[in-house]
Amino acid sequence: MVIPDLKADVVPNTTVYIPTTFDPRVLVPKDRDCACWMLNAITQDQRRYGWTPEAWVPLPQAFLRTAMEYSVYQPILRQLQGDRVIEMDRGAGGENCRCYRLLEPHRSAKQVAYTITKNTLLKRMYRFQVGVVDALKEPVHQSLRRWLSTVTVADDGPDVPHLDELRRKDFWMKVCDYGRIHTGLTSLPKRYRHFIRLAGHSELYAVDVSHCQFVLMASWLRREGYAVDSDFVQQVLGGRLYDTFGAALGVDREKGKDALIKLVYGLPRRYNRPHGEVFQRLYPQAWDSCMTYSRSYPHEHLSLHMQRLESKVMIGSAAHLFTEFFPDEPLLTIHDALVVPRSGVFSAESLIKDAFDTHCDVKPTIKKTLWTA
DNA sequence: TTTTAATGGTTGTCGAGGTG
DNA sequence: CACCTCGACAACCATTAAAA
Repeated sequence: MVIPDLKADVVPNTTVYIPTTFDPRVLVPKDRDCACWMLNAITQDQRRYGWTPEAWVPLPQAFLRTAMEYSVYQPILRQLQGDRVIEMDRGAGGENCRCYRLLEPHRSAKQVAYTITKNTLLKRMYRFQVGVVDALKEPVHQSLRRWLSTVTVADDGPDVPHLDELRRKDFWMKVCDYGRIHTGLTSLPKRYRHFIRLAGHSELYAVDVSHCQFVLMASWLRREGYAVDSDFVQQVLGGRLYDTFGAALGVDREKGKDALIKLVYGLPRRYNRPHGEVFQRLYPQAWDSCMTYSRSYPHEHLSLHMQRLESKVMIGSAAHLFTEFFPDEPLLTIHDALVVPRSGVFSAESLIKDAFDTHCDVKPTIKKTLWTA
């Protein structure tokens, strides 16, 4: 199938959200749209990633520059700080760019839509989005971006910014350094999945690998010559590790999953000691291997390595083959899951199996669930 | 009166070079 | 590496003058 011009569906996003308490008219006309764009940029990340309104939001210069020049945004940011609309902090939360957040009363005020009309701003926003599309070199990324642009929102969907972003076809897509694909759907709160339509399909299934990263970790560690308890491998392959770990801590599966991921991601130094001891007691060899690895390669985080492996298998292999073999089948990816209509479930499952056979020496459990449930 | 051209000021773009 | 400053130039816009 010929991939249509992706640039054709790039639309500059003319709607931003600003606090009702903020009156753009305090600024000179030429700065109003830019100021509103920046206020939106601050609240957008808070909405997208579920941060609180008190959270500091990093606004790297590279990002601001996609919309306007330093000579434009700098005076505006200064004025907004002077007017006590926003405040700034260098390096909040370990970021090495400047971070901003709203000040009261704007912070707790409701958000209202504001339409950007400033031509130069719209032009730069468009150019940036086109650049993002151009940067998608891999055919699989282009296909995924194309299917993403067929996403619509059901009529009865609530009027919330997350869904509004999709309604307006403001489809952003970022391939991070680890090869994972981030979109408006990967950060969509679960409760809104129900309203998503992919190429018109409302019944979408998630075909995912249980304990994807741990499967890859176990296999990879063994291949690198580290010992891993067979118990650990069995639990991982059967998809029971989170339950077991949660039970050992006396909490439910979800909390167990959370604790386990934090534990492994924090190695070798930043982790919860009691949780570490529980893990060590359950799986002494695996614990030892993880520790040894993370100490010998302190700069190459185990977690990041696993994320790289995960995207290599799920995106580079499974999704890639899927788009190649079934170019007319809609497909979305949510990190360790392929999301497809009913007609694609079987193909997705077999391609994930193939991908694991190629990159991994164990066979994981593959789950098929209704994604929109 | 309408159209076109010239003018000058403002705003936007780009890149070299500098800082910690 | 991320951020900042500055200057040269381009693009844009409104006003005015000239021509038809």
